[in-house]
Amino acid sequence: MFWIDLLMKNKRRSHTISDVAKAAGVSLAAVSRVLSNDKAFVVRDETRKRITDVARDLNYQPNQVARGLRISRTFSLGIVIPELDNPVHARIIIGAERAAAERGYSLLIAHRDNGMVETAIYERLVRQNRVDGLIVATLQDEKVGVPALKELEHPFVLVNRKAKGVKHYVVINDQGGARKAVEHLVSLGHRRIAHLSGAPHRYNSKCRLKGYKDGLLAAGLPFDKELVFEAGYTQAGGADAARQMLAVGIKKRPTAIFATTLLVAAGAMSVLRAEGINVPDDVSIIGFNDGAIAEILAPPLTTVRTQLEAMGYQAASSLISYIEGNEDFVGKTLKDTEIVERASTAPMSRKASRRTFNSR
Amino acid sequence: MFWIDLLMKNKRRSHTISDVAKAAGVSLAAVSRVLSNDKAFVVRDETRKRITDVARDLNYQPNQVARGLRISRTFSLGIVIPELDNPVHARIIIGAERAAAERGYSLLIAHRDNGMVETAIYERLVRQNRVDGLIVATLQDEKVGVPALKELEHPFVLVNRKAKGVKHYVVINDQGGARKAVEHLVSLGHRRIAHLSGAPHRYNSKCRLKGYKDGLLAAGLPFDKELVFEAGYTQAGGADAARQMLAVGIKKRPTAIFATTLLVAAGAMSVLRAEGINVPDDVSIIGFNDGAIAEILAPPLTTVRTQLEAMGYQAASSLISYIEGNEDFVGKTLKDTEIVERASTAPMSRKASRRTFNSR
DNA sequence: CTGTTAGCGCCTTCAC
DNA sequence: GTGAAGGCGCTAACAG
Repeated sequence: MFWIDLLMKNKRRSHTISDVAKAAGVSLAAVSRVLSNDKAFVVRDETRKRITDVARDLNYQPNQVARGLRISRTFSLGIVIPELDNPVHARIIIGAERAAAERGYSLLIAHRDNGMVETAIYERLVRQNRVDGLIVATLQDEKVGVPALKELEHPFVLVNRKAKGVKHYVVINDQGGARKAVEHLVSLGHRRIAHLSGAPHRYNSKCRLKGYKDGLLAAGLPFDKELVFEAGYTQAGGADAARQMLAVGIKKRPTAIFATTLLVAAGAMSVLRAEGINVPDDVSIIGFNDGAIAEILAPPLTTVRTQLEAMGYQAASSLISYIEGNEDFVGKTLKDTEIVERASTAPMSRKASRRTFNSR
Repeated sequence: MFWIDLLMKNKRRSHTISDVAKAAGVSLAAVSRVLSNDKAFVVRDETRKRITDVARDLNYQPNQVARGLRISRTFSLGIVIPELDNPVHARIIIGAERAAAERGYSLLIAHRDNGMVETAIYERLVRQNRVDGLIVATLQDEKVGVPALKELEHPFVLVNRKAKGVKHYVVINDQGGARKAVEHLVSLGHRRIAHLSGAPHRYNSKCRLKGYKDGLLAAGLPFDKELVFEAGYTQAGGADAARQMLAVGIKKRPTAIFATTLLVAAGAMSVLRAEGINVPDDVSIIGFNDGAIAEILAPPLTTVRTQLEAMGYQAASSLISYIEGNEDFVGKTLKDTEIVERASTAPMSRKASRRTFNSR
């Protein structure tokens, strides 16, 4: 018990495993085994308790770097993200961070931006032994990115997208959510429903477009490609798309809009307002992926809430399970979607219908 | 040159320093010295070139874990953040990540939330040797947090706040920016200017309140504490504060508002709109810290743009310099602020003035 | 059951 | 200029 006092004196310094061993009067191997919960190691309960007590008293924390060198693990995950200031990605990160923290992992964040090639980021993280696995929320070019990822021979999981030949992914229910959005508009009596879509080749956009068609089909409404306007993902894109929509002629003007993104919805709403078209009296609008800005808009935007945070959580969690050998590569779709009704959608009234055809 | 071919064959595997040494036909010590730029090490240029060439060809990346164990460094920084989905913090992270990446560091993100005590996060990160330093963007309780940080005896920097006894911080110019906001309103002819403030004890709020007073003083306007309404930082808080403001009686109603946050401004605007008060015809409003939501609001919000991203960049950058022994602990204030004029502010017209006193 | 020991990959004296 | 060797803290194989 001499050591314990001596060491406690400088509780502040980091202690090594051998400090603990000395203080507990056992070999350092015993400490290592007890603390890392080696099942095959049998000790008297008393010894075990002494070791854990001493470790706690000294505030011993294993040096993860040394541990990592020995067992070739870092207990950290890398997450590669585009546009960090996009709330969608922020929510994914929040979920991933929570899962990582719960399981003793750290989350290392890498932002794809100016200059640095995406594959170079993967490579750096993995080759420098900084991470045990990669959460990839950005995949600029599937043809380049997927082979690059596979070549690293390290676990990775795609989040918010799928790619050919990649079994390990986590996505939300883009298609089902989009369908639900349309169904909601239909249930309000709308029959001419426009879609402001994302980039046509992107995974999420394609799914949401499919869901849009599903919703129309289920309601017995025809799909009219002239009611689909490519908006991308930005506010400016939404505004442009809305202008195009208004240009098609009053006869064909829709009474409701399903926007692929909150920002797109926001852009569209600003154009509608400028044109004197009232939301929701003249046109209802619903956005995809709920978020704070939905509440800020005027009127507050009805949205489809999806499991963004859960997606990040699942991605990190199943990646860790895979790393630890407890799970196979497997794709997951988080099914739940939910309409969050706010003030931007309303029943298609007589008045709305009349206005749509006569006003302006 | 036999080795080089052999090794190149499996470019995919990670190579060690001795692979490079063999391939280049030199000792591994030579490789280490050349690659880590040891000034005291003199080699023929030819040898140096051969080493660097081989390293590049083999795509050699030093194992940071092994390196870290040897030199007690991880080449990564931890950033502790509250509310990751707040765009202000997102911008800080973006800047920090960029600085870290530029200097070969990784950024490890830790989110303070449910349950986990803030100081426990610091402790875990540092004691496990996961980070060389900490960027602290959250400090719930200065009295607890600062001693805890100091006890770790590890470099850290406070970002977006100061605290007593902490010399190393990076902040934006809250006070100057707030003053500029008021000056802008004054220049438009406003003389009754309300302030929707943050929590009274928080660093940023205090500074902005001071700046508000500075602005009034400079314009020769009296400070009237009845024109300051505590709104916190949320939309709901902004809405409540606006309602309070409207309740003070028409005679005293301000013609302009300086809101401490974009969300607060948004909340206030929604209440004003609901009450039939037009922005900016009846009341001008300006927010603090520019961001995407400013453009989304109706009307788009005039703001004070501050150096959020630069703040994150500076914090990471100077922390790294300190870690590497090149700089002292030093506080920095990023002075630049800039009015971003949008549609929520307008000259106080006769009409506005009359309305303020008569309408409703 | 417990202790001793050999590295994980790297950097850094210290002889040569 | 070079190369051999020790050791950072830890784990796992191997002895006892």
